[in-house]
Amino acid sequence: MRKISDSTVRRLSVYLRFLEQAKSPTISSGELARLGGTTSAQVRKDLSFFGSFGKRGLGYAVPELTRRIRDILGLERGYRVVLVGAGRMGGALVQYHGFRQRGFHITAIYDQDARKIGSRWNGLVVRDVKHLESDLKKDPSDIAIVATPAESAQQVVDRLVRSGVKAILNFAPVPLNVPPDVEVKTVNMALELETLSYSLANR
Amino acid sequence: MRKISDSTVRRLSVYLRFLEQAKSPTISSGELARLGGTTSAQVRKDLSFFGSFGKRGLGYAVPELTRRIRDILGLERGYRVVLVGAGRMGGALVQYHGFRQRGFHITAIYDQDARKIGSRWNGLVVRDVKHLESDLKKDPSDIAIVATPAESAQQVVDRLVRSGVKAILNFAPVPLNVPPDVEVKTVNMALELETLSYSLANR
DNA sequence: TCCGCATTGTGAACTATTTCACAATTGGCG
DNA sequence: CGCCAATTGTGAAATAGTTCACAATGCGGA
Ligand SMILES: NC(=O)c1ccc[n+]([C@@H]2O[C@H](COP(=O)([O-])OP(=O)(O)OC[C@H]3O[C@@H](n4cnc5c(N)ncnc54)[C@H](O)[C@@H]3O)[C@@H](O)[C@H]2O)c1
Ligand SMILES: NC(=O)c1ccc[n+]([C@@H]2O[C@H](COP(=O)([O-])OP(=O)(O)OC[C@H]3O[C@@H](n4cnc5c(N)ncnc54)[C@H](O)[C@@H]3O)[C@@H](O)[C@H]2O)c1
Repeated sequence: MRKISDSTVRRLSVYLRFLEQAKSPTISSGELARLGGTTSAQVRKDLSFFGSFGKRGLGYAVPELTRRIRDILGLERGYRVVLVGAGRMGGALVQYHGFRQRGFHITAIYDQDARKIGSRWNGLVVRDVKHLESDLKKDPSDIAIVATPAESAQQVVDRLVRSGVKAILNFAPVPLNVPPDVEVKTVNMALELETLSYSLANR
Repeated sequence: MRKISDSTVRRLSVYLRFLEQAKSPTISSGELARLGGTTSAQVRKDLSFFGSFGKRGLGYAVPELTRRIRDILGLERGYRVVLVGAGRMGGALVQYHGFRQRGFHITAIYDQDARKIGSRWNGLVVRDVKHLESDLKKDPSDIAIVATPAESAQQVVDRLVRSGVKAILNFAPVPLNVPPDVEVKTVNMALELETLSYSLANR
């Protein structure tokens, strides 16, 4: 498959959100663009990398385009997701319905702290992180969320990678080293605030 | 000032993190690149937009470069930050020390829910969001964090903008409309998971 | 059936970002 | 003091991403 830019994939995800909320049976690239904060040419170009899904003069059939984008993004299958780090961020994430709605199911939670192990979180019992490898051997997951302190993040990631996890959403504010067949996205909120600071400082 | 790309600003923020942890008195572009996951040419180009801070043959003096980048990013001043939405995400954010460490001080928390108003969070009393405008008139803030449900996010943002807030970190998974002099960064975690899904589906 | 309008799909042009490559320095050492 | 090794700063080249512009439809109505 031709190399698709990250920005295109992110926009597809944005379009998908609006398609799922659309009430009319068809939608034009212009309308999707307006909703998603881009241009109609961009919408059409993004889609054109994957095929031609529209009808000239009419636009796109909402149900079909929705299905196509879900398919492109690999959302038709569901994902089992394990969470490591049952702290404040982990707690917010576990209760967040937005993930489940989109097919990402948190199926296990791990922590190191004896006070947390055994407690019940949103129907799941927090397990000792020492069982991470053996649990993943029995019930593999493709995706893991890392919400441990920065100091332990790399070590946790190494264990996840050894256990066959192929994609990691990382909340610790450190870049992580992984082999090339593993994908990592780091959400770094302090960094986002710093870009806001930059824009305040330079106007 | 010449237009600087978002990716350059984000990398500066990453370099800054490593500079703050560096133990040697000087550092080369190659070393910063290795730590930050980029190339030495990229590091030098990023810095060159703002001046020339290094010594040929030697590298960069850590304390000076640290100061320069903090200055470029506008981090030398501190920021007052208001948080709207005292839910699970808001709770995690209020307790997060990473923001304060970098000069972002949450100074007020607002919610709509009578059960939350008046409760004490990390030393701050949650206030009724109806006081938002009057409070901001007395004590202006440049930055706000929005952690309300998606449905109320735009409405909250409109009120923040009218009260003079110039930068917003948004956790609701919706694009927000703001005037051109206001900067918004949206952190969309479900979207990050979807890009991971895409990479799993296409290998 | 045929016309006119709306809108797609897509090369080509343009703009932005990254990488290359090398002259210019700096400091250390013989 | 002069040479060597290291490393910066930066134009120029290469790559990547966005916007333009228009021919190619498809549909609804006369
Ligand atoms: N709280 C926030 O709003 C926020 C914001 C941005 C980033 N973060 C980042 O997210 C991460 C988690 O933050 P938090 O506020 O939830 O911290 P926290 O201290 O509340 O939670 C971290 C949890 O990880 C557990 N842990 C530590 N080492 C572990 C290991 N090796 N294996 C398994 N579990 C382990 C701890 O026992 C704790 O329960 C941190 O890296 C933080 O920098 C948090
Ligand atoms: N919890 C997570 O892990 C998570 C992850 C990703 C995104 N988000 C997003 O972050 C936002 C907050 O999520 P949450 O899980 O904390 O939700 P939550 O329901 O726990 O909290 C939302 C809070 O906002 C308050 N609120 C509602 N309308 C308001 C208004 N007009 N003014 C002031 N306060 C108002 C509610 O009373 C509630 O306390 C949502 O948009 C959600 O999609 C959350």
